[in-house]
Formats: sequence, structure tokens, C-alpha cells
Amino acid sequence: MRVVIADCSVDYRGRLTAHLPLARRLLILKADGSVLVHSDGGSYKPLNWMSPPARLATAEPTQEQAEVGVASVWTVSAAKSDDQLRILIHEIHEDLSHDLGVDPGLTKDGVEADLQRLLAEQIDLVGAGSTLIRREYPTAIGPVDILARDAAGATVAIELKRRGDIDGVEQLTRYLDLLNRDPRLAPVRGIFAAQQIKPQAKVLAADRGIACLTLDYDAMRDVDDKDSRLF
Amino acid sequence: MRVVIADCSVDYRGRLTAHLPLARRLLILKADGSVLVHSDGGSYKPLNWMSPPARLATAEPTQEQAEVGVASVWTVSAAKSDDQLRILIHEIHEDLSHDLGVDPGLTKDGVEADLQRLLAEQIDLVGAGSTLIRREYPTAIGPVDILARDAAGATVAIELKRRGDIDGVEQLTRYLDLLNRDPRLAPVRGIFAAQQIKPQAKVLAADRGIACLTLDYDAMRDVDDKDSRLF
DNA sequence: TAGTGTATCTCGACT
DNA sequence: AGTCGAGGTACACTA
Repeated sequence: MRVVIADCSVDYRGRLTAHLPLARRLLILKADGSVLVHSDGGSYKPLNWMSPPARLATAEPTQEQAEVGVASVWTVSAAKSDDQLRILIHEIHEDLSHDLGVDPGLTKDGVEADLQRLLAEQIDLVGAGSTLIRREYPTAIGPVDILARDAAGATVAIELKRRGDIDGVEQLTRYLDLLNRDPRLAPVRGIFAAQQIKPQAKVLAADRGIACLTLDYDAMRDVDDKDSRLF
Repeated sequence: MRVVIADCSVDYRGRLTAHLPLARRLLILKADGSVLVHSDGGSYKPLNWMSPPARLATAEPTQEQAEVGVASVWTVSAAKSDDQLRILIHEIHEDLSHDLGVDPGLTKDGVEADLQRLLAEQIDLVGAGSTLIRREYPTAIGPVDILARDAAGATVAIELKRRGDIDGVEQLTRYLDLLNRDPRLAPVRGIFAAQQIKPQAKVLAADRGIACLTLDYDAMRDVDDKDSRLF
């Protein structure tokens, strides 16, 4: 990895064209050829960038460019498209290279997939005596997160979100419309389950006859940990 | 802006929890308190980060931490939430600071707000002999992207998206419900037009009696270029 | 200021 | 390889 702080202007040509006027910026050149152009603000998104795989070529400036202060021209070309990033280097203030090696990578916890697994394992949370039919039950308009059967034998469709918003209720409504056309499943009732459910979503769900279930992720994980420890 | 290359491990706690084991990485500390943790690969997204506004606090390691090689503990706290990034610094290999000033900012060009204009000009694409009634036809629940009349004289409401998803079909359905109550327009049929239409959206559209039209933006732009060249 | 739609989205999982 | 769904999405625009 090479890290450069330089006065530069940048032009991107690809899906769109974009231009950055001359200013002092941080340039990151990664081993895979990708390049990031960062300013001292904004969030993690660079002002401009080239995705890997890419190749960097450096060239001398034309006389015209040299006359306006360009010291070097860096051209970054994507390997799989004709996207191009052109960096006109005026002055380099810092330039260092380090070998970082391969990163061992990020481990995540607490995403929707975890929630789905936990709820499938602890399906009693949607009602004592419930049994799992299957996760990701397929339909023409997409998979239903969890399909279950309650103690009375009725089918239950569960839509799962980390944050329960109106969108999720709409989604579940569409599934219910579809599932209720299937005589082997009908009648199907819906449960909208999330770690947090917004008031508007609760109102809409109530209006549609959909039950809401607020999930306590930490508690569910604790149960999971205890279950795992038995083995 | 401060740029550091260091051996470190990183933990994030917020919307989710994430952990990065000890490795050599690039740390970027921006003036607004935001922090990026980059490896020598991937795209522009950092392995881990803290969004601005945030505050960095540095502390001495506990004895326990010091025994496993931690030289310093950096805690980055978001100002507006309780998200926290904890960086355990083992060894710093590079550490430099530069004042970059305020960036003049990015100018973009050639983005596709033109899609609607292009389809309005090439309204025959929705059916030979069609004529434009108007773009952004106002209704009580918002403007319909394009309202047209087909060769047979029937009204056509067109909902336009770059990527056609179920949401767009729902939106068009609401417009059609409303427009069909207007005796001067009814019967109104719908066309869902997008550069890409997802299979689920197609299913739902078919179910609602809405036609789908996949648009070739490049071809439409070519036609537009040729038209422009005539003048 | 909150809501909405796009993005050079990125990223992973699955077909 | 393409497709689809989710994101600590970010970001611009609008009401």
C-alpha cells in the first residue's frame, strides 16, 4: 500500500464523468491497483476512486500541463471496463509505502441472518407450541423469512427485520395475499418481528390484522449460548 | 488529517458488533473526528469506521492489555449515538499529519435524470402512434411520471424507474386507482418502464394488469444525439 | 429537519 | 458468472 499526500486535480470518466479541482488530498494506492482520493471530511466514501482490479500508469506531463504546474500524470484504468481515473499531480508532500499483508478479515454479529436463525430455533417465541415449517419459504414475489405452524395448526408467515418499518409490513402483506391463495396453507396469518418496531409500522400492522413481535436479540443469543453449551 | 500505519485490532459496537483481529492496517483520522480503518484490498469501503461527528480519546492500556502487547488504546465515540470504535494499537509504523484545508468539492456530469426527458421525446417506445399528454402529470398523491395517449386513444400512465422494483409497481397501482376515477381519463392502463425490471416486480405487475417496458438508455441517448445533430 | 430515491453504491450469498 | 437482498449503507434533494 502506498499513501500519498499531494496537491492534485482528478478526473473520472466511466459511468459518469466527475471532476475535482486542484487541492491538497490524500491518495491511497492499494496493492490490487485500486485508488482512493480522500479529503479531510465527509464519511468513508472517497471523493473519487477506482475499484479493483485496476492498473496505475504514470507519465510525464505534456508541456501544456507542465506550464500550469503539473509534475506528473497518473492514469488509473479499470481492468474490466474502460473506466478511467486521471490524477494530475502538482506537488507531493508525503509519499510512503508499506506492506500490510493480507487482512485476516472482519467478523460480524447481530445482522438479520443471526436473528432469523435464532428465531427459527426459538420459534416458541411467536406462540407456545409453534413448529417451524421452513426458513426462506419461496414464493413468486420472494422468500418469506419464516413459515411456521401454530399450536392450533394454522399457518403463520413471519417477516423479520432488525428495524421494523412500514416497508416490512407492506412486504408481509403482499406475502400474505399470495400465501392465502394457496389452499394447502390458507388461512395464513402474519407476524411482523423486529428488534425495534416503529409506531407507524405498528399502526399499519394492526390495521392489516398483522401481529407485532419485538425481539430481544441479547436474550435470544443468551438462550442460544446456553443451548450450545449443553453439547 | 492524520494518517497512521499500525499493527492494531479493532472492535465496533453499535448497530452491530464487529471485530478485526490484530494486523497491520492504515488508519485515517479526519478533522471531523471520523476514523477509517483500511486494509490493502477491497474497494473503497473501510474494514471498519466511525462516521462524523465523532471524538477520539486515547488512553494507556491496562496492565492486562500491556502484557499482550497493546501500546495504546484509542476510543472513537460518535457524537450523536452510542456507537463506539475501539482500536488497540500495538505498534505504530508511520504517523503523519497534514492540513488539507476544505476541499473545493466534486462536480458530476451526465447523470441520468434525462431518462424521463428521453422517454417523453421517444414516446413511441411505449407503443407506435402514442402521443405525450404531459410529464409529471399532477395527482392528489403525487405526479405521474408520464401520461400519454396510445394509438387507439386510450390513456396510458407510465411510471419510470432506473431499477424497477416492487415499490414502483405499488406506486403505479395507486396512481392507476386514482386516475381511473377520473371519467375524462378512464380507462387508464399502466406501463412500468425501467432500465432493469426485477422478476418479482414483473410478477406483481402482471398480477395487476400492468405492462412492463425495459428501456435501453444508451440506445435512447443515441437517438437523442442524432436528433440533436439535425439542428 | 425528516423523508425519499439514487449510487462509479459495496458486499455477501446463492443459482 | 450473473442475480438478488441488505447495509453501521452514503448522499443529494425535497417538502
